[in-house]
Amino acid sequence: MLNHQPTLDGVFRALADPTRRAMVDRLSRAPAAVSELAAPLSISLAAVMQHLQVLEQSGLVRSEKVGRTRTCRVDSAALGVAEKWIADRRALWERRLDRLGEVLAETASPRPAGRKKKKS
Amino acid sequence: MLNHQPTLDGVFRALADPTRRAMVDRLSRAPAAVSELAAPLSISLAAVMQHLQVLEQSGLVRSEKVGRTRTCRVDSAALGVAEKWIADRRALWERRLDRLGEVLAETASPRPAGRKKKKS
DNA sequence: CCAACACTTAAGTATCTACTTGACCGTCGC
DNA sequence: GCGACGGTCAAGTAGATACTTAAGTGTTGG
Repeated sequence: MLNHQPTLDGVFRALADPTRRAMVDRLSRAPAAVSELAAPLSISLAAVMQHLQVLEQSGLVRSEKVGRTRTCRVDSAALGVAEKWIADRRALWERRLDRLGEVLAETASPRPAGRKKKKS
Repeated sequence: MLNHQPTLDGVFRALADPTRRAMVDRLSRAPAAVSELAAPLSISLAAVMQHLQVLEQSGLVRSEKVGRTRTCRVDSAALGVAEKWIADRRALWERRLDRLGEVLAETASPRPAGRKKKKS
């Protein structure tokens, strides 16, 4: 269970479940004990623990036990890993659309049309 | 198969698989046919089709068939939905840390200790 | 001390997932 | 026309997932 470095596989899989997203949402507002996390969810405490384990292994959540209560908090670094992957692919795609736009604007100019929207 | 409005569940689940991420990555560089998508992957074409279906239902990818080839492209809107959810939770968490920082800075002042790193 | 509390572990189960193979269908090029 | 191409459909399977219940373990308050 010392497997806390975030991987894309782990983070996305963890976020794919609505219960786990609810838990992350709750924890992104403030740290909470396991039973606090479980309170609004209509599943057994054991099930919440299993979700928590998934979240911890993905690196999205860290927790520590003091006395008999375990306090959980989000680790935003893992969120960042997922966010970055998405942003990168999106940038790639949109950059490509831009280039495509340029090419279209050029190939349209053999006969320079009147309505050309050029910025530079 | 007309179920193309992106949901968090669908998008995150789709991105949780490395094969599907590879497909999205490939498509974020340029549109491609199904067999082009399949070429670098060591799985059957039928399996690629099944992944493609998941990607389409999640809204991450659109495709259209012309003649006998189906051309696939990314729809960045779905990526945006996932990106936004993550960014929102992260903002929530970091905003909270800021507030916490302020409070700590304040409650630390009753007895101004020697080694205090104060900026303002 | 002891009962309530806050988990923790183990085992079992129904459903889902990521594949496979093999048959099939429409389209393109010669 | 007909064979190869590009894709589609259907069925089956091994392993993962999201739970459940039931029986623990260690902690705390009275």
